[in-house]
Amino acid sequence: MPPKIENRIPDIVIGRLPLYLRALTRLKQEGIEVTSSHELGQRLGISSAQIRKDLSHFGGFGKQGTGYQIDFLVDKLQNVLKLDRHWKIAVIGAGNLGSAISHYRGFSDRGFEISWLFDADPDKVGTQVDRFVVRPLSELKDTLTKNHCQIAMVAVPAQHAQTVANMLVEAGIKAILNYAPINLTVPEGVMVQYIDPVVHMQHMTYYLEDK
Amino acid sequence: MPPKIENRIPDIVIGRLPLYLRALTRLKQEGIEVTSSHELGQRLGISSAQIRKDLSHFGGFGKQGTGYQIDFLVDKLQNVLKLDRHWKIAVIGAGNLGSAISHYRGFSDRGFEISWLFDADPDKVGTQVDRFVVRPLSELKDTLTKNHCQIAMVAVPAQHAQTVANMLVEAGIKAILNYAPINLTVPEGVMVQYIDPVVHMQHMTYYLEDK
DNA sequence: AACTGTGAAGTTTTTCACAGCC
DNA sequence: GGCTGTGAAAAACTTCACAGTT
Repeated sequence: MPPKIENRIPDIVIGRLPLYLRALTRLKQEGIEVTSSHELGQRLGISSAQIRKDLSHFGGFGKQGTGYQIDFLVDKLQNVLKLDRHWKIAVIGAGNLGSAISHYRGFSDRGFEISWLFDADPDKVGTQVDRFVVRPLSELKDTLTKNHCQIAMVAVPAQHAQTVANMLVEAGIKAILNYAPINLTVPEGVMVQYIDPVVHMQHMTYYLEDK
Repeated sequence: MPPKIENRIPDIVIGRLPLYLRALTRLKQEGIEVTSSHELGQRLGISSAQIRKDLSHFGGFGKQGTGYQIDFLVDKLQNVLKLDRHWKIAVIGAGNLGSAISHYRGFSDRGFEISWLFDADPDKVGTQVDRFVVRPLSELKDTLTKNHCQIAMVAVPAQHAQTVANMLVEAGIKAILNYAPINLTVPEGVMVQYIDPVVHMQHMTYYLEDK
């Protein structure tokens, strides 16, 4: 996960920032304007000390005696995570999952814009899914390179995921969110994150009663 | 995450076991019958020492000089994670996401069986989604308690997720996989895991070129 | 009085390195 | 020769606790 060896800020810290951002946005929706490391920690199940230390990596965002101005902190975190822009995303796979992703409206206010939907199946190519016309994989490389797209979501069956990943790497993609339940091999400099609901559930069953 | 304070085996170790299982299953599909901590680590991007140490918590599953018999190791890991049975799962929310989950065929061979689909919308209740008839939330508690269901997936909009979680707790659910981009508050003894694609992407943008 | 930011201490996690076995 | 299992060492991460600010 941490692409740089000489990385000043631990990757585990970076990984928590989106959670802080999500909780802060929620607090704001509730009409709260100022919060504290304690309140935020309570919501997230994280210690207040950890939140303060994490944030301190990026400068003093809080005020002693007061806490953190939510608007200000949100803005700073968005800057740190490079969310002060819209990242265009390509989705590969127009099946049930790819369709659900295409319909979802929760990306745009968090820094992302689903921009293209690709599928290998000729029967799907050309059809409309939400606001997208499904494109063939033959157009993948041209489309993504021309538009400097760096992020893709892989929503194809496991047996095709590595092939698709190879095409994405070829097309200059630097970040892949892989929904297929399989580990991808990619060159240095390309990041992969995984979403596999079964992994989460198998983690939890360890702690469940036998019943 | 770790429900027990006095927990012999670190939760972070438990969290990796499903990944080992997934990679092992894949190796088996490729016709490989024996593997080593080195080979497995290579596939997963994890050090061989870590894999050996993780597995050693549960006993000696390998053979010196040889490695690990995949069938045997898979069986052992399934025992540890209590996957030597089928866990019934309730899905709450029959929108795009809930539907995609209902259609997905990848649960049953990994220990789970989607068994019920619930939704609050009267227009959706009674309709067919894949092999399920959508049920009303009023039937939630009875259905789940009667069937000793311990696991649920929350696939409802963020603003309803906490309400649904409360109902699930009330119905005796012990493990929740939450797809809504919001932190849930649950009593001691109930686990929650989160799936939020945006969190993964925001994590990765930190490392992307500004472009 | 309340809260941040931070060195220092404490804890957890990972890696090393090697004895022992196949 | 190749590989596991494991104490010991190293590294990473979290918490403590308090000086300093509002």
